[in-house]
Amino acid sequence: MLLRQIQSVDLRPTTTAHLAQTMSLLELSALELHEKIEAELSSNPALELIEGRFCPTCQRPLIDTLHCPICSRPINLQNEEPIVFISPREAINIYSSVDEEQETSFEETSVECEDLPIYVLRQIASELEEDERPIAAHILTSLDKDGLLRTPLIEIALYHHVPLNKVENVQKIIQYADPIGVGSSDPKQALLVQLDTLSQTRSLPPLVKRAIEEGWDLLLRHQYAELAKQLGVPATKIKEIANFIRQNLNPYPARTYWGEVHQPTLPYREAYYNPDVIISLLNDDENAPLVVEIIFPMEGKLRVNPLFREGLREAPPEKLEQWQTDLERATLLVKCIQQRNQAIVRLMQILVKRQRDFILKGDAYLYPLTRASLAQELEVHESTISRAVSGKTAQLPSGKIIPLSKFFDRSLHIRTELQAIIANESQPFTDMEIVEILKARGFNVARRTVAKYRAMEGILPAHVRSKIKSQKLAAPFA
DNA sequence: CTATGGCACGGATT
DNA sequence: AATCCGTGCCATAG
Repeated sequence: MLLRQIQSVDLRPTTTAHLAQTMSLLELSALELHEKIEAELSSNPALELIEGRFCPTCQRPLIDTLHCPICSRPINLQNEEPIVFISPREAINIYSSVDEEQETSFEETSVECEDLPIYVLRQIASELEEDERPIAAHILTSLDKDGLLRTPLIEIALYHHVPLNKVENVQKIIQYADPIGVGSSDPKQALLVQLDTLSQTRSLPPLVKRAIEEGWDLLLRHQYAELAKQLGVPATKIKEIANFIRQNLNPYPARTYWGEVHQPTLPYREAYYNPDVIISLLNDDENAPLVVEIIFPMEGKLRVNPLFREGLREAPPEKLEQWQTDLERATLLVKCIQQRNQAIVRLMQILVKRQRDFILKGDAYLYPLTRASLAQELEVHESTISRAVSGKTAQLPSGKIIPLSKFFDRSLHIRTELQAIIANESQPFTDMEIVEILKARGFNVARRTVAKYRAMEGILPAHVRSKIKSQKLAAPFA
């Protein structure tokens, strides 16, 4: 609805207050916006949230249907998270056609998007006994798209005719691999594993563990007061704990952009499993348009309460002023949110068009873009783009969630090329040699830069690599 | 003597 | 105005 209204609303900023608020809203992620709206909702009677779910296309209320009766577009209701808010009319337009300039600069270097099971298996392969491998494979292929194992362990044990604790062992090994907590049986377990690894590198606030173990259900429902009573601590403490969990742990291991091994224990931000934008492939067809869905953090419609507007006429004189400012605030907020969303829509339109290959095929195809160039194209100020990009994340069709800023990475394509070179080397290349290889492939970078990229990717220097290699060859005797 | 990492500078980006 | 990034120079480890 918001976006439909947008078309009829005059979007030009009218006041400086308007302008300022639009700017500040623009940098908020969906989650932060959620908080903002909630705060406003509870303090401003002129603002109203109509509960319920609405078809993103035609805006009619949806009752228990998974498909909108009018447009028959499937609605994703499978989890309890804030419903997807989009305007498909816009969204369908936000696509990138396959054609445009077909300038495939480098030949079939098809660096495939590695999938999660393989990625994990690689890490743990060496830790597994021969007979554990099929079990690991079984677990990894049964993961859901959040990286959790919904199949009961006992089932797997029976299937392979092994004792339950054997399966448990394998699960444990998997859980400590890169998207830490992957392969857990539920979010709670995943959190505990992450907590455990985190505790090895730094101290944790007290009670976190107990809070998760004993009060997970309460935490889920944000019933902090209840949990506080149960653990016998003040509610503020519980809030702190909840915050800590939000910022450092991730109940859905696979939703993070796994594959960045640099710092496996880096803090998760909540945004990394709650994207602001979801990009998916219409009908799963290779050549189909990409659909972009902009997440609106609340379920329902946000609007200025029409009754309040009417009631204003009969307002008691002493309240009149207050009510008027309330109304103004509410109108302003709604307007600004519309603008925010509209700005993001415009940004994504261009972004998806430019980075289609990257979105579908992976890191190697990232086209180096600058915020400045996009700003020029969209005819907005550079800072507008910066704000729109900062702190937000997008979910790709592959399921990975990445920060929007990755779309503007200047060197990612070279770094993936570098990874490929080193992965395929028969004998370790020195940085200087890599410079030559890259130059031959059309990337002109200095030797010093290669060294930096190597460090970024966590690849060791050539002489160390050769040492490791010879050790590995000698390993069978050890 | 060669391959790398550290520091710092300047230009680009935000 | 502040920050990030690529690069050159130099020290150091091997």
